[in-house]
Amino acid sequence: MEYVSLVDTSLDLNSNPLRFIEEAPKKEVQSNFIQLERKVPVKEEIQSTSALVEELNRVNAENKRLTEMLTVLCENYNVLRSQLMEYMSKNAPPEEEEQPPAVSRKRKVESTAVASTTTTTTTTTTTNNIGINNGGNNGGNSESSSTDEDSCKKPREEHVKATISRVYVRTEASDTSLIVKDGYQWRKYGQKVTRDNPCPRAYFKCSFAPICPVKKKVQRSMEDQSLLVATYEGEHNHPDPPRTEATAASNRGSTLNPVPCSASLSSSAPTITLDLTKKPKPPSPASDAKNSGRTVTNTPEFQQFLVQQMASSLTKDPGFKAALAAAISGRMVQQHEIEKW
DNA sequence: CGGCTTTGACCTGCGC
DNA sequence: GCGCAGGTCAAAGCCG
Repeated sequence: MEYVSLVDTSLDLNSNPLRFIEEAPKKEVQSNFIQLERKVPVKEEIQSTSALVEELNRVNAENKRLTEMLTVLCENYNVLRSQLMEYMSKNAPPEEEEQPPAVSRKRKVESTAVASTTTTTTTTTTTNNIGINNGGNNGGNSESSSTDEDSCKKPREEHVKATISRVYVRTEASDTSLIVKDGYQWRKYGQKVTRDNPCPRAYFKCSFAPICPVKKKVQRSMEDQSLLVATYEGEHNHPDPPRTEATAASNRGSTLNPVPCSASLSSSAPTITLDLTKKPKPPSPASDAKNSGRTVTNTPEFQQFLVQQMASSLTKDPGFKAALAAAISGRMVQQHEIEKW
C-alpha cells in the first residue's frame, strides 16, 4: 500500500502561476519583493504592508487548505488499506502454498517484488510521498489484473508482492545494532555486506512461531546512517504477540518492545519514519509496522496526530522552508519573466 | 542447557 | 560457462 496513487506528486508548493494570477495581487506582491530595498514613502509603505498582510492571509488559507487535503489523504489511505487487508485476507492461500516450493522460484518472484517496492520507495523519496510502503500493491489494480487464464500463476506473485513492506525506522546515530523494534520476535540468521551499501544487511526470521514464514531484512540507509530500512517479506501466520510479553522480552536484544514511534519527516526524504530516538508520547500511534496499518491508524485521533506531526515537521524543517521559499520565488520570477515576454 | 548471534561457506539467479 | 552478488545454512561461541 502506498500513497502514490493518492498524492498529487507535482509538489505544487503554492506556486501555481495561474493561481497567483487569479488569487493574489501579484503586481503588488512582486513589486514589494523587488522594491524592498528602496526607501519608500509612507503611503507606499502602508500599501506594501497591506499587501504583505494580504499575502500572509492568503498563505495561511493555503496552508489550511493543504492541511485539509492531507487529512482527506489520510482518510483515503486508511480506506484503501482496509480494502487491501480485506482483499488479502480473502485471497490468502493455504499455509502449504505459503511456503516457497523451490528456492529458485521464490528468489525470482522476490526479485521482481522487491524491485517494484524499491521503485516506489525511490519515487517516495523524490516526490514528496509518504514513505511507508506496505506491500507492493502498486497502482491498486491488483484486484482487476488477475484473470482466469493466468490465475494459476498471478495470484501467487501478487500475494508475494502484497506481503512485502518497507519501513523506515530512525534510531540513534550511535546505535550500530540493526534492530528494528516492531513487536515481534526475530532470530538473526545472516548478515551480508551488499555492493550498493557499505552498511551490512541483516537477515531475520520471525521466531515468535516456529512455522511463521515472515522474514525481515534490515539495512542502514546509505544517505542517512541513522535511518534503518526494514523490509518485511511474508505475513505472520500467528496472532500478534501480546504487548506485555513483548515488553518483557525486549531486554535480551530481541526486537520485541513496543515502538516509541512518532511520525517524523526527515529533511532529506519526506518519509514517515518510526523515530526510535524519541520517547513515546500520547497519543501513542502505531506500535509496529503491522499494527499501524490495521488498527491504530484507523482512528481519527491517530489521523489527527499524523497530520499535526507532518505539519509541524514541515514547518520546523528549515530545509523544507528554504525549498519552499526557493520554489515560490523561483515561480514568481519565472512568472515575471513570462509576463515580460 | 537452550536460545541467540556471529560469521565463513555454500547455494542460486542473473548478466555477460 | 563464468563470475558476481544476494540470500541462506550451519558450526562455533556467548549469555542468562
